Amino acid sequence: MDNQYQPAEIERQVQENWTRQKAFRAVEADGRPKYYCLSMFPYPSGKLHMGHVRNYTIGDVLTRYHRMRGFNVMQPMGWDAFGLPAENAAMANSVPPAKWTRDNIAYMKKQLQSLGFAIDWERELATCDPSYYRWNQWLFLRMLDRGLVYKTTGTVNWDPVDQTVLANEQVIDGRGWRTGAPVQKREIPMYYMRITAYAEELLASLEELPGWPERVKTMQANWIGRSEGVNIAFPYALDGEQKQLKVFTTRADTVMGVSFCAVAAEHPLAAHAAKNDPKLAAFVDECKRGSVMEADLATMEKKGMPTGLYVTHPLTGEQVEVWVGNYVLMTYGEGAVMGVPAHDERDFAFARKYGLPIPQVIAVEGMTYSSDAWQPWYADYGVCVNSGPYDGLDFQAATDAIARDLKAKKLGEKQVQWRLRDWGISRQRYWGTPVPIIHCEGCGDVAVPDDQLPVVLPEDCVPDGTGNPLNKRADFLECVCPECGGKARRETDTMDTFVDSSWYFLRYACPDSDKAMLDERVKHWLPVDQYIGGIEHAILHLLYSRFWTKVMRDLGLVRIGEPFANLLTQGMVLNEIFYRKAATGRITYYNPVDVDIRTDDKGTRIGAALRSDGQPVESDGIGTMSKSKNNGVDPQKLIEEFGADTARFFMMFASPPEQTLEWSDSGVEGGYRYMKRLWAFAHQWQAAIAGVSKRRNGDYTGHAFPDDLGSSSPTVAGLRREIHTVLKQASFDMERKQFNTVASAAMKMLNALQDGTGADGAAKHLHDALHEGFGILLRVLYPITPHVCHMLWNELGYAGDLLDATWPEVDESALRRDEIELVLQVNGKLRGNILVPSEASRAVVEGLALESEAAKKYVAGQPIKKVVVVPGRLVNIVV
RNA sequence: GCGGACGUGGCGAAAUGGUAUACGCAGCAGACUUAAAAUCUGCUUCCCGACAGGGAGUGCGGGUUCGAGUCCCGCCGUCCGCACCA
Repeated sequence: MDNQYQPAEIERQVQENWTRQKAFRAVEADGRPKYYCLSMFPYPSGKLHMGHVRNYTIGDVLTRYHRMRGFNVMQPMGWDAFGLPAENAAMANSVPPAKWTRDNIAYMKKQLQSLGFAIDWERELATCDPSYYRWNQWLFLRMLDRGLVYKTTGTVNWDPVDQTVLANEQVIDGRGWRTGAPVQKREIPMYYMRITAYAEELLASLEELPGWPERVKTMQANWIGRSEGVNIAFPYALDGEQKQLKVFTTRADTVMGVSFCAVAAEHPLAAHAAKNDPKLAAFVDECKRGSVMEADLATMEKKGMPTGLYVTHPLTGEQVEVWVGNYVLMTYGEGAVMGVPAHDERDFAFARKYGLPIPQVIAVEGMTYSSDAWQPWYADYGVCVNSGPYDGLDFQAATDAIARDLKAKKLGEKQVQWRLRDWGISRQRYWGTPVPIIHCEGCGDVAVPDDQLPVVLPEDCVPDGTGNPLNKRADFLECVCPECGGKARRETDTMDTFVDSSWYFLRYACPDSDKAMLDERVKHWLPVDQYIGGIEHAILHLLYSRFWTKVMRDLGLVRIGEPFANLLTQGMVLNEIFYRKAATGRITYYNPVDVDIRTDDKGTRIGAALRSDGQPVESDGIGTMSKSKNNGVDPQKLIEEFGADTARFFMMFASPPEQTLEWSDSGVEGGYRYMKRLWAFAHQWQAAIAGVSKRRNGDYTGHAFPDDLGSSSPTVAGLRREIHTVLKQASFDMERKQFNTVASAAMKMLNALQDGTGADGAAKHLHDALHEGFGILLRVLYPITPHVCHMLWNELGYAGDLLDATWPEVDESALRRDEIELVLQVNGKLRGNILVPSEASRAVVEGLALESEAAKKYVAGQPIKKVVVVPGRLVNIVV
């Protein structure tokens, strides 16, 4: 091999070797424990971005490391291939989404392969293949049978010019992204999955996931949003009929302080009252039209109007006026609230504004109430006052008593309320899984029989932005009703792409199963032992996947209730943002590769300028790589210039996996320098290192260094001590997935080996120590930069294939030394070092410490209160 | 507003309650070179000091401990998530 480091050539050869021997094929029948390592599959957008490189490198390091630890590892890969961008690309280039998607898959697969990931490509799947999505349809129908799928109306964004439904991201400032027309809301029939039926379990079983980050679990728990309270009915008569206004409250103890009720603009009562009141109708209309951005809602002024309707307080019998409030959400609870102004900040503001009474019903000891201004304690738990029979009761006792009394009157009871809503899966789009339903005039909505699955999506459509092209396809639309045999029309809605990604990790176990959704092999591989992906999927994707797994368990398809045992959420890849603001106010962003940084002679930054014209540019700080900020770096260029190993090394070295990673060109070059240094060292000492294994007919990889060589010279002993000390740290860091310090460890090892040869190149047994140390280095580095390690392992004559090597063992005897240096502290302050025999007892160490010069100087005759000895570390003299 | 994470050199970062700043980047000096690049060697937290040496130091204030970047309490700041949830 060349003495020059040639990554392109090395990586090509090594990858060919792996492909030839099918090195990463995962087979079930195997005595080893299994390890299923999964990275979130990519959307085939065209080419890989840095986030992918980081994600898949983390997965690959874990994959290769666990193989070294004796696991039977499966690392699959596939494509989240349905979705809107393909339709947009189709419109722009007049190419069918299917072709665009498959071309992208082919290109991105090549990119992934060039990075040398240990993927079992035989398990590859794409969600746009009928062999995959037929099982979306099949499970949809099973859920329909069990009432877990149902049909009802839902609200969508409607573009009146293009006559099409828009996804949320296609609505910009309330207007259609293509037409600029104000978006309308439309109620259309949609299919929903009853995820709320699993709310309780989805929340409770979060506790079975110790391998998940706390914050992801918190986000999921907040999203599910369980609250305990009481449902209260306020009776009223309308058009001679007895009715009830139902509200939900978590503060039933304040019910005696109700001075009004408020309903959402969409509430039936509001609509009814508005019929005879044009001003109210206008207000209701205004509320409905108002911004749908929830962040805006929170800061919006609280407004309301009375409906003129009154309801009866369920306990006092008093008449309570009903208002329409712009802050009441139709989508939570019953769309109505009771107003207790004295003990709810929002209700307080509302009551003050409209002159409603604000009676105190909760007292907190030592606090004085006044209805003039809100005080935070008003919302605290306390003791009931002015509450008739409930006076003196605390929160729990009052809630219990009130719930009991309401229940006796059949006007309320305790209830658990969820924030989670059912999952609407219908999309009025072309490029997705067809919903397997047939509409028949006589029989209504009819399920497609199993033997007619899959309902195949025609792949030659080119959307033009004006509605779903399936509506123009007679060959798709026209069909026969499975029940009556008459003419019928096929459903053209497709499924949310989150459906596709809710079970792909199960299908990897048996991607070729054509008789059933899953087969026996699922039992072997699942659950996923390690899942890796972006934090942006912390809620929806992970929640839907957990939901589907539980549904499939209840259908007898899998045994597990939770799909992902351990979750690693990788940090984002950031880069600096540079821009110029023109006099017109227009901002232009410049890619960091085109910008030069100017520094003073201490290296402190003083400015930045565009290379092409030398004029200054402003920095907008560090942000996620994005097209809009023009701060992305193309991984392809990185691989071509430095090779996959350097790309992988930098990604692992620059920061720990869960933290953000800042791009740095010079950091990449540092990684490349290390690769070159490694290569050069191996070739400089090749004869020595390889010679050892020839001479001794074996090597020391996986074995302790021969006893007679251990302490042959200070150089050798020192080198071995350093290698094994660093190895110990690297093993610890690998287990806790802190890969940046594993990369550091590899660098330290090379530094130690170089120092060893420099200090005493002729030391006895130095070659043995180099052979051992370099073998350890190659195995520590192998999960991160497998190509160069594989090549050097073979060239230097180490035994076997590095693919089958085990993680190196620490030789504790190499760490041993006769004398150790302890830190000497006086009153916790560092005052020097002392040398003590490594086997010295506590008393001996104490004695040596007290006799030392430093101790005498700083103790200076003061009485000694205590001496703390931490074996192997320090002595602290307290005076 | 609620919840979470974080705050360490010029920069990315390390430190399993025990020598803070490992490893790398940038910078400075030197070697090699006609020269540059590449490569190699050394230095590089701050302050005082010519040196020897001394002092300060992990956002700020307090606490626990023989000992705190690390644990606890209170502030300040940054980032992220959720957000009129009754």
